[in-house]
Amino acid sequence: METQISTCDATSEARETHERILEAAQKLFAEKGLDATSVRDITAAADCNVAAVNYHFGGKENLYLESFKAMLGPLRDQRLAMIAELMEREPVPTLEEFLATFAEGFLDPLVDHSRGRMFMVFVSRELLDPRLPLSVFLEEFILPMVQRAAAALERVGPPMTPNNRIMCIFSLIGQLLHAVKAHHLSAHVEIQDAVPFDLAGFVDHFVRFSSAGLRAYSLDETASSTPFTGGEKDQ
Amino acid sequence: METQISTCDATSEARETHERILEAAQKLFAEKGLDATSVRDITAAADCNVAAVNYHFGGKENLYLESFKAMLGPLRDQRLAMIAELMEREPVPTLEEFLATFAEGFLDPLVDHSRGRMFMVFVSRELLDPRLPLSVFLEEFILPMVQRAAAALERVGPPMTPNNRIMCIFSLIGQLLHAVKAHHLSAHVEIQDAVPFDLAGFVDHFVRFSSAGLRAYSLDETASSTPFTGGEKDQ
DNA sequence: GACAGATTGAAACAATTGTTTAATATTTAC
DNA sequence: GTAAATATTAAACAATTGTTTCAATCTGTC
Repeated sequence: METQISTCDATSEARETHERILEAAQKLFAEKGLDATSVRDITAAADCNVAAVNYHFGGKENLYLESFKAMLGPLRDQRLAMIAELMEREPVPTLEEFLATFAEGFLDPLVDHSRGRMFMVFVSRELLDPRLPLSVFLEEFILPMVQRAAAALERVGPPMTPNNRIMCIFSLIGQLLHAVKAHHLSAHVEIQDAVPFDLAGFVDHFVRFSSAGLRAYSLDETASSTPFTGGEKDQ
Repeated sequence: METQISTCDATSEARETHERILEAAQKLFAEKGLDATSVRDITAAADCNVAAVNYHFGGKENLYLESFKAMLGPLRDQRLAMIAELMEREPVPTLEEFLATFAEGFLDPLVDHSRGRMFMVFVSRELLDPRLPLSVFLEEFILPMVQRAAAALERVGPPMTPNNRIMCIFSLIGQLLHAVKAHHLSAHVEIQDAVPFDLAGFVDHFVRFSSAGLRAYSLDETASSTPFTGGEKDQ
């Protein structure tokens, strides 16, 4: 008899066990990490038997890898699409437009206090205790974005060496990542005197600060003889 | 009979058990985190009995807290001394001198691939899975440095609102932290085409990029009407 | 030497871990 | 309906965890 269990909502009952496990695993792995999350935690959240993890995923470690890819794949694609849009926008954006769009596209998936924070924490954990080879993680998730961001910067920014362009991208991403972490931190702790971190205000500052920083490289296309260029100490 | 065991060097034998445990714990907690480090790992590295941890420290968790303070206290003091030196140096340093000294003093304890990396990893782990209250961690280790760095910047940098000064400090620290992580990462993975991250070169870039970014605030002491100031959207 | 306190040692404790097993239930195909 | 394949279940497995116990040893004082 095909009795539809009417007391439970369809969303949690109808879905396959496989899918429920994957979803619960993403949440728990991001929250507490792989070691602190027991298989029984996952199966309890997914409302299934302990053995289901091994049956459907062949073990806890493999479930972690699939959770990681399922979580970060879409994020990476969203980022790359944002950068691609910047590469093709006509007319060529100003430096300020570029930075504002880049910051917004970079931060948008991360600022949310549930899912966005999951992204950040998951990646931080993976970087501390890598379960998939670090080289794979970098080549698949990090380097593509850095390289394409550098290409986009070449279109809109002042002329500079490719090496300097990479360092500028590092400066941009470093600022934004630090801001996201401050944003999440300030929402999770109460400090008496401090005002909560103002992410929107920081983006304004980021555009102003970084556009000036980038334009510092437009002064010396030919003569790079300022004392801090470091061009002469290459090698 | 006070037989001096001559087969073992004095450094590992003579020291008290208490001290050996604390040292081994710092190393292992930083490397693998609290959960992944068993008491037996620590006592094996410290060459003592399992019960010694509970006898000397009253438990694993308490040993972690003492390890954390023993690790980060000196680092914080070193940072504050560096900033204090910048505050009192005569004549007032140029912006470039300030940034170069700040970057060097900030990075110096962190770049080392054994102890410096331990600092970074330990703090990252504590931020992900806080064992001491986050507010204590921030008030004791982070905020003092941010505030004094802002005070030092007030002395050498262009005039700006205190809020903007804090955001500039965020930009500086965000860049430097990101660079340290790239520095450590590039030493631990082999990626075919990529050149290893050049930290010294990044510091040069950092000074150039950030001095220009800071000077972007020297344009409008009175009229802050650029479209990205955000002054009009306060509240 | 003898005693008291501090420290160390081996063994055992209860709890939790990931995984496996074998039986049962469900679905699919004919 | 029947049989094969798929999926789920409860129970048990061996291993590891932090902590405790209690006897043995060391250290300093009288």
